Amino acid sequence: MEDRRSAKREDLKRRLIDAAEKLIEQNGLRDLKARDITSRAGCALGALYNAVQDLDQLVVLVNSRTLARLGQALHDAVPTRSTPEETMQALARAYVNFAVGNVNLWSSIFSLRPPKGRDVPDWHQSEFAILIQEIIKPLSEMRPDLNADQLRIRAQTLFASVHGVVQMSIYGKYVGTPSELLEGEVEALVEALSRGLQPAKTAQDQSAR
Amino acid sequence: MEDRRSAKREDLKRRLIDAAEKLIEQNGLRDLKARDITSRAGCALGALYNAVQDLDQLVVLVNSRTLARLGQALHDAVPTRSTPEETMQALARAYVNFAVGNVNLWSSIFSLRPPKGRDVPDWHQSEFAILIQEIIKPLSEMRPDLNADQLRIRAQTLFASVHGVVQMSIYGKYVGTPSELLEGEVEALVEALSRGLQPAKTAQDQSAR
DNA sequence: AGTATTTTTTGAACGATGTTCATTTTAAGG
DNA sequence: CCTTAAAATGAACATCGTTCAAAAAATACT
Repeated sequence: MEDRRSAKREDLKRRLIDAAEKLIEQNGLRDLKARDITSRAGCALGALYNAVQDLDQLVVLVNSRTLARLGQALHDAVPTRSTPEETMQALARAYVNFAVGNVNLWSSIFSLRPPKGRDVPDWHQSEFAILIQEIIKPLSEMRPDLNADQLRIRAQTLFASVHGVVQMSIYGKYVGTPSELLEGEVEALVEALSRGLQPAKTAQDQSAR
Repeated sequence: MEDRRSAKREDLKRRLIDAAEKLIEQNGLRDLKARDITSRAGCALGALYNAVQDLDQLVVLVNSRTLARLGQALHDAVPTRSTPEETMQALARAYVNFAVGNVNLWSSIFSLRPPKGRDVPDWHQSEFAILIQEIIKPLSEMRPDLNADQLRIRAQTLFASVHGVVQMSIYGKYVGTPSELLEGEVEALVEALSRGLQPAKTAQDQSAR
């Protein structure tokens, strides 16, 4: 009868994550309030701080969920048999679709600024590897000259470039691609990258020496 | 003797912007407090709300300054005579250097999330055009087939991709390029983009139809 | 079953923060 | 010098995240 307590404890935690997730999805991370969460989860204000360390950690738990969903979407997008370029294009398309379809939750993943002293927990940081996991295989086919470390770094760079275009487009009409052109611009970006990434005989890759 | 008042008024406003700029530079946007600003500017708390509408607008004024400095740095980075690729590389290098050398102020430019109803003023939004201004000329030499609108859009995409890599690298060890490799990765990215961007006879650009 | 002990839940209270506003102080005009 | 308008002030307010002593609930023990 001891697990009765821990069951209730985990149930409350789940309800809090559910509530926070729903509220972020609806109103964005910026307007997330502790009182709204506990109200929706059906518990007292203080209960939040029994279940989790603080609001930031609760957001981390929500982001962890979103990251898992995003990872699944990327994994599912990989075609069974196709050229590296086609795989890259499919991954980029899936990323754009997920971001557009989950703006607030997706944005929350990258909006977490831990206060001064503290830091995002290691277990969560390592979850971000899922974002580049699927890129490595097609990239290694395009660049058989790179070793594992170089491939990981280059994959991070490729992801970040696509991510930057999506982010600029979605939030901020600043210098962002108009949303109706986003898909096409990302496609053009990935195509240019794919073409330019192929090792040429005349120009060797300078950064991968 | 009427301009005596408006002179004092503008002097206070300048002191407030100076103070906010310094504080953002030192501690980042997240830890910017109204009381710290007025204390440093040498005025009462309420004076801030006489000089500017609210804290957000003060941050906009700081960001406007930073954007101007960044624009100047980009402008100065353009070589007098060189290939389009070299110009692109020079611009990307300048962007990386500015971001690394002004992390908090640079980050503040892109961290402004206006609360629910309100929006970033138009005059400030248009200032962001300075980020892609210098890219258009070299890009037009690489892609003479694109018209003005297409060039602007494509330049935005190119900027956003480099920006994404820099952002991921600087803040968040998530999936970011290690800082010591940042310059090299951006160089590789721009090189790949430059090579891939050149119109080929076999594959026409699909998004610029 | 009844009692003691431990754990959980609660919500009032606290400190920090952005913003407002009645009051005071300063400057301009006649 | 006096009147009047503008600006500066900082106490007060509302809204946050977070804490904590007290109450309630669950578990363990005899």
